[in-house]
Amino acid sequence: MSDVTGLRERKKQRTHRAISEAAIALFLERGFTRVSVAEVAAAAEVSKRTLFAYFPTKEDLVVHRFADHETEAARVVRARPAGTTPLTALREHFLDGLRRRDPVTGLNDDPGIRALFRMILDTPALVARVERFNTAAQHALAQALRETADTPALTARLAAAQLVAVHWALALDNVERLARGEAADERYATAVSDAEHGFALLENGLGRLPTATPASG
Amino acid sequence: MSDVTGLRERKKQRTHRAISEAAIALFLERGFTRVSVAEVAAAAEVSKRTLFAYFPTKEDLVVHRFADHETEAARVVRARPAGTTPLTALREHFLDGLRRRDPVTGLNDDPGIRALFRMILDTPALVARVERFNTAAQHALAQALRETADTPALTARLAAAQLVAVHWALALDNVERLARGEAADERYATAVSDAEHGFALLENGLGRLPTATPASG
DNA sequence: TGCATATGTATACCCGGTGCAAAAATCTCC
DNA sequence: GGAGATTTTTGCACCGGGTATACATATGCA
Repeated sequence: MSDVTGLRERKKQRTHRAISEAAIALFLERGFTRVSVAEVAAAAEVSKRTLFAYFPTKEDLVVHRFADHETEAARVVRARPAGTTPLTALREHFLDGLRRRDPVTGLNDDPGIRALFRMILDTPALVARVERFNTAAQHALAQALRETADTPALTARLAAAQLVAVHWALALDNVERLARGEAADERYATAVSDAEHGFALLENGLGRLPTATPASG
Repeated sequence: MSDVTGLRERKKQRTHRAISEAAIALFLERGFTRVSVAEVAAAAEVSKRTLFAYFPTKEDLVVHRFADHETEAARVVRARPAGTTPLTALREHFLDGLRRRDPVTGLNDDPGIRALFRMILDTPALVARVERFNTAAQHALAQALRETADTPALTARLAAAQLVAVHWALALDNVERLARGEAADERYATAVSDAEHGFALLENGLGRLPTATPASG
């Protein structure tokens, strides 16, 4: 990973960090939309053109931190112990994430993380970008299901869509509550039972949900 | 709806159509990204400023046609007959859409529709825009579930996320196959069984899926 | 040390989208 | 069928994200 390669490589890493940190600091201070990339470039002491050599879009200045999560679900499914279903592996992984207060679960109230989450939620362009990550995660997960569970193509696709949708809904719910000021430790117990509820829904289906009847015909 | 109001209103409708049609024609001919909004405005014989008075963004020139579908799932759930579950209502609605070759199911090979679908799939910005519609549909559906089926907030949210995800995956699958040249009538039977499979998965859960075991530990 | 190559920069540009103020069209009421 | 209020359209200048080009600088390597 972080091989101590040549000077060139080290400088690139430093520039990457410098740009990213300048960007986050400015965005948190004044809001994503109210800071131009030119300002970020100036703050990081590089040219605008160089900035775009490191980050393809303005949004990526923020969300590149989540890039790893794009393949996380697929990796969890691939690495699951023999005899474990993909669903179980993903549930346990999510529950473990809650325990570890992994930001990907939304249950992290570190001031920096919380501010970042709030900013993302408040910025449609960033939400859209995160949702594109989800789409990518969905594809990777579908492939993992096909390859490690012999799931037929369509089933894999449908299952992946459901899994990613539920995962995201659960995380978003946590993020929103913490954004309103709740503490992570305070929220933890509910977050766990919510997650268990979500995964139970995935496992057992919506069929056995008690269903009221609409007012009239 | 289309009240025959004053001249002003009629002119507005005509301008709206003129812009939209000029846009679609140009986009289909040369590709979405290779046509500027200035060109669309010129073709529709309005100023760029006026174009943006009718359509908030360039993408909306294309996807405004699907705007109704944003609330479709919610409406179906609200209008379901007494004694019918939301899931059943949505499944029947989707199957009916397949029968009617409703574009929203992806199963429509009218040349214009097919070309439009292909263009959307090939244009990331348009795909992203459609996915934003899905998010909106999800919120509307969750609300309908809460209000007409007494579903608790979190459950409604999770169920809506799953339902919209499966709906979209099914439609996308049809669109992709038709884009590759398959005829709608030829695809119909499979589309129906795929849809039934998808909704069965939603109803019964992923739990009873036969699951192979990964290669090793 | 010197050359090939990889990075960075300045400048000018394209395009989507907006603010503003003036001009044109439509409506209303007499 | 006008006069004046109101709505719509327009032209223009502008902002910000992103790119092309052509040149300058730094690094790697022999």
